[in-house]
Amino acid sequence: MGRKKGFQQAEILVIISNVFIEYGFEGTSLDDLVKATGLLRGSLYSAFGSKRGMFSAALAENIKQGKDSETTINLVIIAMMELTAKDKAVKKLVEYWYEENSFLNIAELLGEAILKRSHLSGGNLNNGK
Amino acid sequence: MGRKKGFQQAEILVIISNVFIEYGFEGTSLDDLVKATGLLRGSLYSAFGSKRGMFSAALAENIKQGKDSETTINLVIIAMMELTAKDKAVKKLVEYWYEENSFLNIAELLGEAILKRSHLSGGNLNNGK
DNA sequence: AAAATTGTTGACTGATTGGTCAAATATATC
DNA sequence: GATATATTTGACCAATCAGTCAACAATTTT
Repeated sequence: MGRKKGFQQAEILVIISNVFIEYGFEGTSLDDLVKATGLLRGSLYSAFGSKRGMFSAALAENIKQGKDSETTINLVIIAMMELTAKDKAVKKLVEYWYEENSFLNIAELLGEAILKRSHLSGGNLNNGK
Repeated sequence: MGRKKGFQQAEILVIISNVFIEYGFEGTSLDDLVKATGLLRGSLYSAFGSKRGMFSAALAENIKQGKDSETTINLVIIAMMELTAKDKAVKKLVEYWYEENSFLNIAELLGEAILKRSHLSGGNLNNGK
Protein backbone atom coordinates (compact mmCIF):
# COMPACT_ATOMS: atom_id res chain seq x y z
CA MET A 1 0.00 0.00 0.00
CA GLY A 2 1.15 3.54 -0.65
CA ARG A 3 3.78 4.71 -3.10
CA LYS A 4 6.61 2.41 -4.17
CA LYS A 5 10.19 3.18 -3.22
CA GLY A 6 12.15 4.70 -6.05
CA PHE A 7 15.35 2.91 -5.06
CA GLN A 8 16.70 -0.46 -3.95
CA GLN A 9 17.73 -0.21 -0.32
CA ALA A 10 20.52 -2.76 -0.71
CA GLU A 11 22.08 -0.81 -3.59
CA ILE A 12 21.91 2.44 -1.65
CA LEU A 13 23.60 0.78 1.32
CA VAL A 14 26.53 -0.22 -0.87
CA ILE A 15 26.99 3.42 -1.82
CA ILE A 16 26.56 4.60 1.77
CA SER A 17 29.15 2.05 2.94
CA ASN A 18 31.70 3.37 0.49
CA VAL A 19 31.14 6.97 1.53
CA PHE A 20 31.52 6.19 5.23
CA ILE A 21 34.67 4.18 4.48
CA GLU A 22 36.16 7.06 2.56
CA TYR A 23 35.46 9.84 5.06
CA GLY A 24 34.77 8.08 8.37
CA PHE A 25 31.58 8.61 10.35
CA GLU A 26 32.10 12.13 11.67
CA GLY A 27 33.93 13.09 8.50
CA THR A 28 30.92 12.20 6.35
CA SER A 29 28.29 14.89 5.92
CA LEU A 30 24.73 14.37 4.85
CA ASP A 31 25.51 16.34 1.72
CA ASP A 32 28.18 13.74 0.93
CA LEU A 33 25.56 10.99 1.22
CA VAL A 34 22.99 12.96 -0.75
CA LYS A 35 25.42 13.55 -3.60
CA ALA A 36 26.71 9.97 -3.67
CA THR A 37 23.33 8.25 -3.53
CA GLY A 38 21.41 10.69 -5.70
CA LEU A 39 18.63 10.64 -3.10
CA LEU A 40 17.43 13.67 -1.18
CA ARG A 41 17.79 14.23 2.55
CA GLY A 42 14.14 13.53 3.21
CA SER A 43 14.32 10.14 1.50
CA LEU A 44 17.44 9.16 3.41
CA TYR A 45 15.88 10.21 6.69
CA SER A 46 12.58 8.49 6.05
CA ALA A 47 14.46 5.32 5.16
CA PHE A 48 17.04 5.33 7.96
CA GLY A 49 15.94 7.86 10.57
CA SER A 50 19.30 9.44 11.32
CA LYS A 51 22.92 9.57 10.23
CA ARG A 52 23.71 6.87 12.78
CA GLY A 53 20.82 4.87 11.36
CA MET A 54 22.41 5.12 7.92
CA PHE A 55 25.73 3.85 9.22
CA SER A 56 24.07 1.18 11.29
CA ALA A 57 22.04 -0.06 8.33
CA ALA A 58 25.13 -0.13 6.14
CA LEU A 59 27.08 -2.07 8.74
CA ALA A 60 24.20 -4.49 9.35
CA GLU A 61 23.76 -5.11 5.64
CA ASN A 62 27.44 -5.92 5.28
CA ILE A 63 27.69 -8.11 8.35
CA LYS A 64 24.45 -10.03 8.08
CA GLN A 65 24.31 -10.48 4.34
CA GLY A 66 27.93 -11.61 4.30
CA LYS A 67 29.25 -8.92 1.97
CA ASP A 68 32.89 -8.82 0.91
CA SER A 69 35.07 -8.77 3.96
CA GLU A 70 37.26 -5.77 3.18
CA THR A 71 34.25 -3.45 3.15
CA THR A 72 32.89 -5.05 6.30
CA ILE A 73 36.13 -4.81 8.22
CA ASN A 74 36.59 -1.16 7.30
CA LEU A 75 33.11 -0.37 8.56
CA VAL A 76 33.81 -2.36 11.72
CA ILE A 77 36.96 -0.32 12.35
CA ILE A 78 35.11 2.96 11.87
CA ALA A 79 32.40 1.69 14.19
CA MET A 80 34.97 0.78 16.84
CA MET A 81 36.78 4.10 16.54
CA GLU A 82 33.77 6.37 16.49
CA LEU A 83 30.55 4.67 17.51
CA THR A 84 30.68 1.58 19.72
CA ALA A 85 31.28 3.72 22.80
CA LYS A 86 28.09 5.73 22.29
CA ASP A 87 25.75 3.68 20.11
CA LYS A 88 24.37 0.44 21.51
CA ALA A 89 22.93 -0.79 18.22
CA VAL A 90 26.29 -0.42 16.47
CA LYS A 91 28.06 -1.99 19.43
CA LYS A 92 25.84 -5.06 19.25
CA LEU A 93 26.44 -5.42 15.53
CA VAL A 94 30.19 -5.31 16.05
CA GLU A 95 29.98 -7.82 18.90
CA TYR A 96 27.96 -10.13 16.67
CA TRP A 97 30.58 -9.81 13.91
CA TYR A 98 33.32 -10.43 16.45
CA GLU A 99 31.76 -13.67 17.63
CA GLU A 100 31.09 -14.89 14.11
CA ASN A 101 34.76 -14.41 13.27
CA SER A 102 36.34 -15.45 16.55
CA PHE A 103 38.31 -18.16 14.79
CA LEU A 104 40.42 -15.45 13.11
CA ASN A 105 43.23 -13.35 14.54
CA ILE A 106 41.04 -10.29 14.68
CA ALA A 107 43.65 -7.90 16.07
CA GLU A 108 45.98 -8.60 13.18
CA LEU A 109 43.11 -8.40 10.70
CA LEU A 110 42.10 -4.97 12.01
CA GLY A 111 45.65 -3.71 12.11
CA GLU A 112 46.40 -4.76 8.55
CA ALA A 113 43.20 -3.12 7.32
CA ILE A 114 44.19 0.15 9.00
CA LEU A 115 47.66 0.05 7.51
CA LYS A 116 46.13 -0.51 4.08
CA ARG A 117 43.69 2.38 4.56
CA SER A 118 46.34 4.81 5.73
CA HIS A 119 48.21 5.10 2.42
CA LEU A 120 51.61 5.22 4.08
CA SER A 121 54.45 5.34 1.64
CA GLY A 122 58.17 5.30 2.35
CA GLY A 123 60.40 2.33 2.92
CA ASN A 124 59.32 -1.10 4.02
CA LEU A 125 55.72 -1.42 5.06
CA ASN A 126 55.55 -5.17 5.17
CA ASN A 127 55.77 -5.98 8.81
CA GLY A 128 52.83 -8.29 9.40
CA LYS A 129 53.30 -10.18 6.16
CA MET B 1 61.01 39.78 24.37
CA GLY B 2 57.31 40.40 24.45
CA ARG B 3 54.84 38.87 26.81
CA LYS B 4 55.53 35.45 28.33
CA LYS B 5 53.36 32.49 27.51
CA GLY B 6 50.88 31.78 30.22
CA PHE B 7 51.11 28.02 29.75
CA GLN B 8 53.59 25.20 29.24
CA GLN B 9 53.21 23.90 25.70
CA ALA B 10 54.15 20.35 26.67
CA GLU B 11 51.48 20.23 29.38
CA ILE B 12 48.84 21.56 27.02
CA LEU B 13 49.78 18.93 24.44
CA VAL B 14 49.14 16.19 27.00
CA ILE B 15 45.62 17.53 27.46
CA ILE B 16 45.09 17.96 23.73
CA SER B 17 46.24 14.38 23.13
CA ASN B 18 43.70 13.04 25.59
CA VAL B 19 40.86 15.00 24.02
CA PHE B 20 41.68 13.79 20.51
CA ILE B 21 41.96 10.23 21.78
CA GLU B 22 38.58 10.44 23.43
CA TYR B 23 36.64 11.96 20.52
CA GLY B 24 38.76 11.35 17.43
CA PHE B 25 39.94 14.14 15.13
CA GLU B 26 36.69 15.09 13.41
CA GLY B 27 34.74 14.29 16.55
CA THR B 28 36.72 16.84 18.56
CA SER B 29 35.51 20.43 18.38
CA LEU B 30 37.50 23.52 19.22
CA ASP B 31 35.16 24.10 22.12
CA ASP B 32 36.18 20.70 23.47
CA LEU B 33 39.84 21.76 23.33
CA VAL B 34 39.11 25.19 24.79
CA LYS B 35 37.23 23.67 27.72
CA ALA B 36 39.81 20.96 28.39
CA THR B 37 42.90 23.17 28.19
CA GLY B 38 41.41 26.24 29.84
CA LEU B 39 42.96 28.33 27.04
CA LEU B 40 40.96 30.47 24.63
CA ARG B 41 40.63 29.91 20.92
CA GLY B 42 42.99 32.73 20.04
CA SER B 43 45.75 31.31 22.21
CA LEU B 44 45.35 27.86 20.74
CA TYR B 45 45.43 29.27 17.22
CA SER B 46 48.42 31.50 17.80
CA ALA B 47 50.29 28.52 19.27
CA PHE B 48 49.32 25.87 16.72
CA GLY B 49 47.80 27.62 13.72
CA SER B 50 44.92 25.25 13.04
CA LYS B 51 43.04 22.26 14.41
CA ARG B 52 45.28 20.01 12.32
CA GLY B 53 48.27 21.87 13.75
CA MET B 54 47.04 21.04 17.24
CA PHE B 55 46.74 17.36 16.41
CA SER B 56 50.03 17.35 14.58
CA ALA B 57 51.83 19.00 17.51
CA ALA B 58 50.28 16.53 19.94
CA LEU B 59 51.32 13.60 17.79
CA ALA B 60 54.83 14.96 17.28
CA GLU B 61 55.27 15.58 20.99
CA ASN B 62 54.27 12.01 21.75
CA ILE B 63 56.34 10.40 19.02
CA LYS B 64 59.51 12.44 19.28
CA GLN B 65 59.65 12.88 23.02
CA GLY B 66 58.98 9.18 23.49
CA LYS B 67 55.80 9.51 25.53
CA ASP B 68 53.96 6.48 26.87
CA SER B 69 53.18 4.16 24.02
CA GLU B 70 49.45 3.67 24.60
CA THR B 71 48.79 7.38 24.07
CA THR B 72 51.07 7.44 21.05
CA ILE B 73 49.54 4.43 19.40
CA ASN B 74 46.04 5.77 19.86
CA LEU B 75 47.03 9.04 18.22
CA VAL B 76 48.72 7.11 15.41
CA ILE B 77 45.53 5.14 14.79
CA ILE B 78 43.42 8.31 14.68
CA ALA B 79 45.98 9.83 12.33
CA MET B 80 45.84 6.80 10.04
CA MET B 81 42.04 6.72 10.04
CA GLU B 82 41.40 10.41 9.54
CA LEU B 83 44.48 12.36 8.50
CA THR B 84 47.33 10.56 6.74
CA ALA B 85 45.41 10.58 3.48
CA LYS B 86 45.04 14.38 3.46
CA ASP B 87 47.77 15.81 5.68
CA LYS B 88 51.37 15.41 4.62
CA ALA B 89 52.86 16.57 7.93
CA VAL B 90 50.86 14.00 9.86
CA LYS B 91 51.66 11.35 7.30
CA LYS B 92 55.38 11.95 7.70
CA LEU B 93 55.12 11.76 11.47
CA VAL B 94 53.36 8.42 11.24
CA GLU B 95 55.90 7.11 8.76
CA TYR B 96 58.69 8.15 11.11
CA TRP B 97 56.96 6.36 13.99
CA TYR B 98 56.46 3.31 11.78
CA GLU B 99 60.15 3.09 10.93
CA GLU B 100 61.24 3.61 14.51
CA ASN B 101 59.07 0.69 15.56
CA SER B 102 59.52 -1.61 12.61
CA PHE B 103 60.88 -4.34 14.87
CA LEU B 104 57.38 -4.75 16.34
CA ASN B 105 54.38 -6.50 14.87
CA ILE B 106 52.66 -3.21 14.12
CA ALA B 107 49.48 -4.65 12.66
CA GLU B 108 48.78 -6.64 15.80
CA LEU B 109 49.71 -3.68 17.99
CA LEU B 110 47.25 -1.43 16.16
CA GLY B 111 44.52 -4.05 16.19
CA GLU B 112 44.81 -4.68 19.90
CA ALA B 113 44.73 -0.96 20.63
CA ILE B 114 41.52 -0.60 18.63
CA LEU B 115 39.92 -3.52 20.40
CA LYS B 116 40.81 -1.97 23.73
CA ARG B 117 39.42 1.42 22.69
CA SER B 118 36.15 0.00 21.41
CA HIS B 119 34.77 -1.09 24.78
CA LEU B 120 33.24 -4.25 23.41
CA SER B 121 31.61 -6.39 26.03
CA GLY B 122 29.99 -9.79 25.62
CA GLY B 123 31.62 -13.19 25.62
CA ASN B 124 35.24 -13.90 24.92
CA LEU B 125 37.28 -10.99 23.66
CA ASN B 126 40.67 -12.53 24.04
CA ASN B 127 41.59 -13.54 20.55
CA GLY B 128 45.02 -11.99 20.08
CA LYS B 129 46.16 -12.90 23.59
C1' DA C 1 -13.09 7.20 -7.90
C1' DA C 2 -12.67 8.42 -3.15
C1' DA C 3 -10.09 7.51 0.81
C1' DA C 4 -6.10 5.95 2.97
C1' DT C 5 -1.37 5.13 2.92
C1' DT C 6 3.35 5.56 1.75
C1' DG C 7 7.31 7.86 -0.64
C1' DT C 8 9.45 12.14 -2.57
C1' DT C 9 10.79 16.83 -2.70
C1' DG C 10 13.73 20.65 -1.33
C1' DA C 11 13.41 24.75 1.15
C1' DC C 12 14.13 25.78 5.77
C1' DT C 13 15.98 25.86 10.71
C1' DG C 14 18.67 26.48 14.90
C1' DA C 15 22.92 24.95 16.39
C1' DT C 16 27.59 24.27 15.79
C1' DT C 17 31.71 24.34 13.10
C1' DG C 18 36.77 26.01 12.39
C1' DG C 19 38.83 30.20 12.13
C1' DT C 20 39.79 35.61 12.58
C1' DC C 21 41.03 39.96 14.49
C1' DA C 22 41.38 44.46 16.76
C1' DA C 23 41.97 45.75 21.22
C1' DA C 24 44.10 45.03 25.62
C1' DT C 25 47.94 43.32 28.39
C1' DA C 26 52.40 41.96 29.70
C1' DT C 27 57.35 41.58 29.02
C1' DA C 28 62.02 42.95 27.13
C1' DT C 29 65.19 46.38 25.21
C1' DC C 30 66.83 50.96 24.78
C1' DG D 1 59.64 55.41 30.91
C1' DA D 2 59.16 54.97 26.02
C1' DT D 3 59.21 51.85 22.34
C1' DA D 4 58.99 47.37 20.37
C1' DT D 5 57.52 42.73 20.59
C1' DA D 6 54.83 38.81 22.02
C1' DT D 7 50.63 36.92 24.09
C1' DT D 8 45.83 37.00 25.63
C1' DT D 9 41.13 38.01 25.18
C1' DG D 10 36.52 37.00 23.55
C1' DA D 11 33.30 38.80 20.43
C1' DC D 12 32.48 37.89 15.87
C1' DC D 13 31.91 35.45 11.20
C1' DA D 14 30.59 32.81 7.10
C1' DA D 15 30.04 28.16 6.25
C1' DT D 16 28.42 23.94 7.29
C1' DC D 17 26.11 20.73 10.23
C1' DA D 18 22.21 17.15 11.19
C1' DG D 19 17.60 17.12 11.08
C1' DT D 20 12.43 18.73 9.93
C1' DC D 21 8.23 19.33 7.52
C1' DA D 22 4.29 20.71 4.69
C1' DA D 23 3.14 20.14 0.09
C1' DC D 24 2.99 16.98 -3.64
C1' DA D 25 2.96 12.41 -6.07
C1' DA D 26 2.14 7.61 -6.60
C1' DT D 27 0.07 3.41 -5.21
C1' DT D 28 -3.35 0.21 -2.76
C1' DT D 29 -7.78 -0.54 -0.49
C1' DT D 30 -12.59 0.03 -0.21
